[in-house]
Formats: sequence, structure tokens, C-alpha cells
Amino acid sequence: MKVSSRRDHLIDTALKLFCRDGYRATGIDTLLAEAGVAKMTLYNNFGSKEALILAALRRRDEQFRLWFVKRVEAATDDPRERLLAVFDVLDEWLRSDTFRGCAFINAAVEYPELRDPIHTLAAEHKRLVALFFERLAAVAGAREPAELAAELSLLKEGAIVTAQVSGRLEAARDARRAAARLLASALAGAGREGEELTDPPAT
Amino acid sequence: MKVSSRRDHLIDTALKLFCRDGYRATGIDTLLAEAGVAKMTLYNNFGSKEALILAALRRRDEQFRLWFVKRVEAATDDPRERLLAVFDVLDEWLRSDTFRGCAFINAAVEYPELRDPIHTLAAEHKRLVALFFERLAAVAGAREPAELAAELSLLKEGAIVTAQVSGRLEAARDARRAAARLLASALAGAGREGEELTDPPAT
DNA sequence: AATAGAATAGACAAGTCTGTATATCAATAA
DNA sequence: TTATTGATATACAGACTTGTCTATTCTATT
Repeated sequence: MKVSSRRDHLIDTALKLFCRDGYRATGIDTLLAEAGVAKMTLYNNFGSKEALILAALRRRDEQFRLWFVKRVEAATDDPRERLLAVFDVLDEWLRSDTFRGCAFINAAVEYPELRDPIHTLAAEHKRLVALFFERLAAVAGAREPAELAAELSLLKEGAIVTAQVSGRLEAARDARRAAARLLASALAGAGREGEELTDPPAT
Repeated sequence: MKVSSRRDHLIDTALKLFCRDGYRATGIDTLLAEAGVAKMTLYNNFGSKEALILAALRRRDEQFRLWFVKRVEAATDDPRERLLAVFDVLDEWLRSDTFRGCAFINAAVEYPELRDPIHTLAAEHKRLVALFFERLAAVAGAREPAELAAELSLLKEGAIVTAQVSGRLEAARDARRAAARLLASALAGAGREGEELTDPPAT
């Protein structure tokens, strides 16, 4: 077996187990047994479990964003519909039987210190996905792309967590429904200015 | 020191450390040292670390829901404004300097098996909070209280996770803004039926 | 075919984890 | 006052943790 493919395989196995059982709950012995690889392969290639976690998260980031963007863009060409397609792709993910929550949310939960490299990487991933949303919103002609993207991101994160905690498979559909309503007021349609409704006096 | 107050104090300390550092990351020795209590106090009173976690989560559930409901109801009497006040209370929580994410989301992440008693308890908490949302929505005259509650719940969960992962303190304000837009189309106002917009043909 | 680099199994270190056992001490109640 | 209850400190078991080290074997390239 080639050098790089061992490294790769170790990362893949790590990703699988970290997602399935958690980061702290997955011991390196279990991990190495599952990967069928010697302990020194880990420590020669990565130097520590933390470094392996970081490598696994970097792979997941690349993998996930590539898949997600590709699927959204393949769904439709219409910018507005792409913002909704996001939630169809999300739906597909949440319903997949290996779904165990978002690797990055889980990582941030298990490594709660904001400055922890693992937590930082998780935050960076979320930033990049939100940026994708923002670009979509801008292309779709949103009056405030950043605001809309932030709101859609909340729906996305909410759906992920709800599916994970409560096992509610409809979460992405709920999110899509809500997103459709948000788009209606955020996209510069024919004179919708009047809909900026009634924030009650500051509580 | 009385029996019950020892038990109580142990639960309080456990809750604090579990929220701050995580469940698996908090060893019982650390916990007992922090509480200033002997090991047998734990095992006589609870029998296991898992049982202590469950007790801590039960306390948190009671504590949180009591606080949350009380604050929302104190904010305003208007049903519609109460649905928005939810996000002001949320804002207050997310900005508090001890905020480390939701104890229940964190628990569900660390104990990913749906049937795990800990995970189950987390899901139950979320169900109860969503039920509170649904009652508010019904009183406010929502056409589909359950749907609206589900959508607002997504915004809430999304804000919690976003504040936790990305340290984004504005998360609750974003959620409030989005919620205001959802309310506009979900509450039976003067003839707003036309706003149910344009789901694109199924992807 | 020889040699260098990398992977292997397995022992080992040093520490952590949960949980149990024991012997002592303090407070409460009959 | 005595008996009981429960908390204490401490030691211990046994499993698990990450990480190091060694001695051997495989493999890839020169």
C-alpha cells in the first residue's frame, strides 16, 4: 500500500468513527484497529490525535462543501430557486441513515474553548458555508444579502440540530417552508417594501 | 450539612462543570473535588455518573423552562409580541458570559445514540420548549400553530448553535428579525393569504 | 538485487477513568 | 447516652487513555 493512501485511509476511518461515536469517545486504539493500521502510522503521519482530528475535519470541510455546492447548483439555474434548493439538499443529508449531526457542530461542542484549533476550524467551516449562502442571496437580488444569508443559516443549523437531537426528519422541510417566507420579503420583488413589519417597541 | 443539600450541591456543581467543559471531559474526581464532597456521596446518592448526568439535566430542564417562560410572559401581554419576546430572552441568554451552548444539545451530541436515556431526556426537553412555542402561537391566532412553532424552534436552535460555534453574539437578533417576518405571514392578519409564495416545482 | 524508508506487532509508560471497599468520624434520634 | 445513619478520606481494582519505543518485516526505488 502506498504511503499517501494509508494516510488517506486513516483520515477516512477517523472521520467515520468521529462522526458516528464522537471525538472523545473514539479512542485511537479502536480507530487504528478499524483502519487496520499500526499505531506508529498515526504518530509518524500526524503526531497526535488532535492533529488527526484537524486533518479529518479539513477533509470533511472540503468534501461537504464540494458536495453541497455542486448539488445546489445542479438543482436549478434560477438564483431564487437555488436558495430554496439548499434546503432540499439539506433534507437529503438529514434523511441519510448515517446522519449523526454536523461534524463541525459536534466538534465545537466537544471542544468548547473558542480558541481551541478544533473549535476554530469548525467556526471557519460555518463561515465558508454562510458565505456561499450570501453569494447566492446577492445573485438572487436580495436587498440585504448578508442578513438573508444569516437568517437562512440559522434555519439550516436549526434543522441539523433538530434532526440530530429529536430525530425529527421533517426538520429540513420545516426550514424550507420558513425559508420560502423569508425569501418573499427579502428579495426585491415588485414593491414589497411595505412588508417590513411592526417590530414592537424595544422590550 | 443536611442530606438533601449535599445531593443538591452535587447536582449544581455537576451541571456547572458539564456545561462548561462537557460531559465526557468532566471526570468524577474533578467534579467531587470542586463540590468538596466524597466519592461515596456520589455513589450512594446516584449510583453512577450517568445517573448524575440525568439528574443534572432534569434540574436544568426545570430551571431553564421556568426562567424562560417567566421572562417571556413578563415581557408583554400581547400574544404576538410574546412570540418575538422569545428571541429577546434568547438574546439575553446567548450574551451571558457563562454561555457555553445548550446543555441538552451538548448532551445529545456527546451521547449520539437516540435510545440513550441521556439523549432521550434532551429530546424531551426540546419537545417541551417547542410545545410552549406552539401554545403561544395558538393564542396569537396562528393559522398553523404547530408549523409556526416548528419554524420558530428552528430559528432558536440555529441561534444557539451559531452563538456557540461561531461566537456570533448577534445570532438571536438575526433570529428575531427572521421570526418577525415569519409571524407576518403566519398570523391571521387582514387578508394576508396571498403571501404563501411560490414553492418552485419539486426539485 | 541492494538499500532506504515506512509499516508492522507488541510491549510499555504514565496517567486517567469509573466504581468498590474499608475504616474513621460526626451528627442525629431514641 | 447509646445506636444509627451517613459522610469522610484513602486505598484499590481494572479498564482505558494517549503516546513512546523497539525489533522485525514489507515495499519501493535506485
